[in-house]
Amino acid sequence: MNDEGKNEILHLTPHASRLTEVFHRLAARFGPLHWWPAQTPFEVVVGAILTQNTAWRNVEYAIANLQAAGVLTPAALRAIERGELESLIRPAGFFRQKAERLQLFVEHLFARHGGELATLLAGPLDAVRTKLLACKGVGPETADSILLYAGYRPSFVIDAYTRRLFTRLGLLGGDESYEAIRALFMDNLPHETDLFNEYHALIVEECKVFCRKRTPLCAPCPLLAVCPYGQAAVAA
DNA sequence: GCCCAGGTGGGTA
DNA sequence: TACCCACATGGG
Repeated sequence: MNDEGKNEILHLTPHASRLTEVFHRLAARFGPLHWWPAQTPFEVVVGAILTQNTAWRNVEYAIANLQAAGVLTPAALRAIERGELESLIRPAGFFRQKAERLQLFVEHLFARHGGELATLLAGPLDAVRTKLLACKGVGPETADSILLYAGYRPSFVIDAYTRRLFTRLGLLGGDESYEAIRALFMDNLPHETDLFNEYHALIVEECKVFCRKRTPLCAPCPLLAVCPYGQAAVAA
């Protein structure tokens, strides 16, 4: 091994070991979580768009409406009237925007991929990610959620929970870009779909239970031993 | 009443 | 590039 290689490993190892330790602590407490909560890959896509800046509970109401109306397929979602779709997804909020985004997505699916999600999601990861990002209404988090949970591709998902948790843990400053945070995980963890799937789900669970935006319950948190924020909060 | 929730796109300086 | 804002409902 040359010196450059050694330096790279020395540089990466502290991040890699901390990310791995956090994963194991969360997995020991909460796992396995078996995400994403959906029946089909297409339902993952719908959920990923509906949950944009929205509590998952409200997405569940909307998904249930779509299920009851029998429109949780690309063809049915393409055929339904815009106003009808808006009514069905109203509980998820931003319903006009999201109705447009859902129908733009399925239009793209039929125009370029024969209406087959699996066709869209096949091919090199970066190329598929670029195609997803080209869809209006699909930003980086939505694209990575679709890749990981609908396509079973190892693309790490960054969300508000990830940013909050790893900022408190001291691994982030809090103002890094989406791509920079994603790179922290992608560059320091093995690219395994099952690992990325479970890790993101564990981050969400940890933040729902302990790492709240306000009044975090630090004392029983499984990350207390590795969290400077939590130790300070408990000491105070 | 008020804050918050698993973002994204468009406009402005 | 870096902010600022609209988008909207339901729960604590």
